[in-house]
Amino acid sequence: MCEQCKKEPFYLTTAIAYTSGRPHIGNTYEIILSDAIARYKRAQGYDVFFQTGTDEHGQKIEEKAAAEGVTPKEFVDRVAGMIQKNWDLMNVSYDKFIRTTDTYHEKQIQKIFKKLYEQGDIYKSVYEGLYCTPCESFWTESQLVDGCCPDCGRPVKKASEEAYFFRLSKYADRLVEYYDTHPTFIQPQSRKNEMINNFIKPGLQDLCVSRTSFTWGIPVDFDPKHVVYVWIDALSNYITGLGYDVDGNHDPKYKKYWPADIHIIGKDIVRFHTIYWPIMLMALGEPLPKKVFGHPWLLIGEGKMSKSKGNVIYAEDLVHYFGVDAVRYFCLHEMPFAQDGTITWDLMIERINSDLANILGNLVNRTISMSNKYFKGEIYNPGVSEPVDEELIALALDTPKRVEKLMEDVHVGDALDEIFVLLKRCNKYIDETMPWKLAKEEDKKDRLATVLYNLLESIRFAAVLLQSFIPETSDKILEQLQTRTKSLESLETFGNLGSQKVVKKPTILFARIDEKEMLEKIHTELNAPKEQPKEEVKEETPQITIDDFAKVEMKVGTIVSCEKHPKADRLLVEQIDLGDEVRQIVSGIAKYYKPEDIVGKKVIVVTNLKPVQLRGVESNGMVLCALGDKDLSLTGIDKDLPNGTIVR
RNA sequence: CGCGGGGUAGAGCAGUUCGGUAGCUCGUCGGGCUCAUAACCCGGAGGUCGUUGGUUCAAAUCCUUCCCCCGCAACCA
Repeated sequence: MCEQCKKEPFYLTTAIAYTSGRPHIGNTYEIILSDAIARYKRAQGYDVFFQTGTDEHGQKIEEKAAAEGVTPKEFVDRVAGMIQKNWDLMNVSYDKFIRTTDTYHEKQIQKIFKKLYEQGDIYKSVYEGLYCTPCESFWTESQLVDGCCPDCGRPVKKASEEAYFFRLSKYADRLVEYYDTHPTFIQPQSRKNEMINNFIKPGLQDLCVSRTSFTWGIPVDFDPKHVVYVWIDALSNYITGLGYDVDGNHDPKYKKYWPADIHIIGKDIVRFHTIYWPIMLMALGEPLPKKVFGHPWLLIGEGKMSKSKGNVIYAEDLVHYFGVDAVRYFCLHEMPFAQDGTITWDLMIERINSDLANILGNLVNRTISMSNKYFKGEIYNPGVSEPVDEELIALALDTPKRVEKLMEDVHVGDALDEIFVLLKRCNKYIDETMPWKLAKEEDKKDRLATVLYNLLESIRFAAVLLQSFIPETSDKILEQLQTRTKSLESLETFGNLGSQKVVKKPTILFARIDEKEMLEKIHTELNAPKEQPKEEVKEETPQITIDDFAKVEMKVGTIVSCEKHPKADRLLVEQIDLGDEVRQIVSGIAKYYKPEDIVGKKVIVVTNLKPVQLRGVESNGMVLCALGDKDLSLTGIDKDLPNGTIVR
């Protein structure tokens, strides 16, 4: 409890976004989800601290920056700016935006690393592995193909590299005990079983926590050849952002908010947050977070647009066409609790039209209109009730409770749904009471006033609850009602809407969208080449000389037989007749062709490639294919030339 | 048998914990209403709940066989 504000603290975080490129709607989803929870908790009276930010180190960024000819810092500054701008665009109410390149963070990471080293949780060792010198890569036993490098097929040799390791196994028992005593720690539950069965039961491997293979990271101060690898660097943001200090000189914020009430993360990084992170905290002697929610993904569906454009959808584009709240609504609503959701342009339009325009927008519009028409906008309730009213009022009173329960369990989409159940009930209530009929009879005037009051009050209920999800729209509705009564407490009884006037003319909250027209517009505009100038063009194929090309020998061949690779899903094994010989070639085309479909086809084969073993089967050449985003085609010749004919 | 998720009306999903008349949204067809953004309200059609066998008075739900799809992993010469 906070001494000054008398509120219960609530600390929530998102994963920090990796600054390797422009965030798409799938990345944006997480922050919208978190924002809805943060806003709801604030409305409930919690003293909320909502932290998000960016993860800015690593090899990938070092490489990308080099490719663009800028320093890593310049690169991440640009991308972090882009991400923060995106969050702001979505109207996200974060309290803190941390960057792992912030000085205070880097300093603490060095201290954390040192402390863990000094107390023996981190130890220096050698990373022993099988090394392929030409490829400059380490491989594990299981990655090898017939004992050779899976990249080049050459033999590997044992080699070692210095690295620091975190002793995870030491804490495994305590971790399992924490799971057992905190049954809701991992959400959804199914992920908990996954963690235990896949990682803990087989025995936790010590974690490699430093690298020498790149330099864009936080240096280990007592051994500067090494940089701290992502786990310690990124995960610690949750405490360094609050002003945690290894020596105990914490910022008051840390004392107030830690441990986190909930970490909201993608389902792909549950492992890091429910195994590595708790163990790190145990090693530091700090309390563990209360809940980790691994949310599902928002997938980009097989839209019609994907053929001509890489089917990536960006929040900025969605906002441009539909507005912030429509995008927030869609993301929150379309995502089930434990299963991936889908976003496409037409689904988006469908939701806007049916939910936001028809059910919500039209309801507000027709109610305000009637209020003006029949009572010049004056709100009052003479209390002429009828039995029909009871169901509406009961539902209105129940909705906040249902929302509360669902929000407690992080079922945000379902909570939002409950509000729309109330709105639909309002529309039905209008039909049941038929205000336009009451208006024709002078002696029903008071009854009519009560009906409209019930409607306006119910709409206020919905609007107050919508504050956490679609804040701008909620404000617009409350403004049209001209009310300042917007606390959750005001929903504990029905009838708190005052007797002021509603606004004279209702404004359209969400205009209906002509689906066909809009899709066409989006299609043409987003396909315009101006939209994606640099990112795609970057990969330039270097020019080669005719001599380079002449090194490749290609011949016409006929596939005489073909079968599935016994040990690899994506591979087919073909026997190809090249005139003077029949060769075995393995191709990664199983996704696109069935073995029986390609027997008899004439294809072009690269015949002087070095033979390799692919999952134990020799491949002696390569079949040329045209590879698109979504499909692949064998290439052939359009006249019937004999097998063995040279291609050039 | 690498790990995991899923298969319920034309589309998208809920229901499966703890068996008991199969539900929601969109679409479609018909009706109602006219306050409203061609909106809103009511009703109909449409499903052997992937498959096999079992437990049970009763199975979408529990056990079992197999098939298919999607991630991850592996792999794409």
